[in-house]
Amino acid sequence: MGASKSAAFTEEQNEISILFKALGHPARIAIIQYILSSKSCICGDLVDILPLSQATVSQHLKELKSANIIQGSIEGNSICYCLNPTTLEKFKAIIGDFIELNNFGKNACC
Amino acid sequence: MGASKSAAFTEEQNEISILFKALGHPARIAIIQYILSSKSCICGDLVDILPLSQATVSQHLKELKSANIIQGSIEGNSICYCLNPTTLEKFKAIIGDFIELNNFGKNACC
DNA sequence: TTTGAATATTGCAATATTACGATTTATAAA
DNA sequence: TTTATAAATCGTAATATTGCAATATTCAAA
Repeated sequence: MGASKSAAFTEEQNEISILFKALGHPARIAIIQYILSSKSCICGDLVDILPLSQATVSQHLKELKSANIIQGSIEGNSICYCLNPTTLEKFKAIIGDFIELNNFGKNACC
Repeated sequence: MGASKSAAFTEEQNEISILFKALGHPARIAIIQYILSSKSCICGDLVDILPLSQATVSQHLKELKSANIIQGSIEGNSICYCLNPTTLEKFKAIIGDFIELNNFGKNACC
């Protein structure tokens, strides 16, 4: 008891929630915002920017990577991170299903 | 140690992550999907549909409510839930900032 | 090869989440 | 008022997350 009963939900429900969960921390939002604002890969200036230790930043990057939201490649002495376009397309499609297609607002009745 | 350092991040970063975090569980995705599919309010058939106990479902509803993603009103003997259009507009705007405006894909360089 | 810089991993403590049975609260109907 | 039904809350146990110091790894350059 205590563990999430993921086996009891659909594959889609699990996939979606994994994406959202990975974005469910302010540090990880800050990382994504920084990647977006830099318009290119970032090479670990993150530790200087975030109010967290190097170990903790690395852990957050790992979580974003394991959700396939970012990807990294070795760039000389450091590592270059950027967004994973495939995952972002999927994310966009999910949001579409959630919000656009289901004309929300008509659901608001209470 | 262990607590999320939310005070160290911007208001926006915290707000966004709270929304994502609330959606970061398959049961809560299932709830949102069900509300969307019913095209109207739902009156707690959720316990029959989800593979979780009544207490657990109620807890997930509470989390969605405290993130202002859903709202509930008393409807006779039961409670009627629907999406909160204000929060969904905000969510849509966030996604816009994240994905549309920042023409992702051009960021993919590694 | 050794040294230095950048990241990752390990180990641990604090806190948060998940789940459920039992109980409580609130309303509808008898 | 009593009874039944729906939903929330409480208490508790299991598990997951967060954060960091210390250590390990990895690669470039000396």
